[in-house]
Amino acid sequence: MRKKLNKLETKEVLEILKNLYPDAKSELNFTNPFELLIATILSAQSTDKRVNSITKDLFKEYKTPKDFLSLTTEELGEKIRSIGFFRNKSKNILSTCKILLEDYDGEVPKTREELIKLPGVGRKTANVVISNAFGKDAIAVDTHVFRVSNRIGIVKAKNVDETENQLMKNIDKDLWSDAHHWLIFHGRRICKARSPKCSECPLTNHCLYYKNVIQKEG
DNA sequence: AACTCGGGGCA
DNA sequence: TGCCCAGAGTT
Repeated sequence: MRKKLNKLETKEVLEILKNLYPDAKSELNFTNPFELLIATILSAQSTDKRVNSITKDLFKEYKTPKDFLSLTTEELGEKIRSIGFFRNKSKNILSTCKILLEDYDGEVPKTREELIKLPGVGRKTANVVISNAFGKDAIAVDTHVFRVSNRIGIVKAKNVDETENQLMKNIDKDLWSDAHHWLIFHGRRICKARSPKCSECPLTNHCLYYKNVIQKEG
């Protein structure tokens, strides 16, 4: 079995991805922690584009947990219907707003332990909020980051926790946020879950997936 | 670990 | 039509 790439090799791989996606960044560029939290809850199993299509109007009218709590789950649900899972998300968002208002004086908590207890907030969403609003001290691992990191060998992990730990260990902290976005862009554009475009990928020489699956098929 | 929630975009 | 989507919660 091939071992995962070391820190220097990982750095080289990330440099290649950086050049491939020079302007990789999230379209969910909210600086307000509350807006970022809500937008990130909404983004689960959806896309940034869809979330952005509704948050602009939503945040114009509803800016605080208290504002959101003036809505019923049915009313909020109608406003976010187009992104999918709208009943769950509406219910979770209002429950989260209630907790923010009652337990955190309307503010967004800054630790993962607190964030992850909020309804609709899992490890990934908590890390997005931390890494984009609170000190950047986290790498958010979504399905793309997990899949791409393992395929190209910068981690060898069987779950999200291991992926997160190995990435943080092998990547300099000042690159965490950028690396997150490079990996996601690569996952969406080339290193797709099914039918990856390996012929367009500059990392096939590093790639365990290419070595073990694609080449054997060919 | 497997299952459910889901409407909309796109081929 | 069928496939897919920057996850989370429950069992």
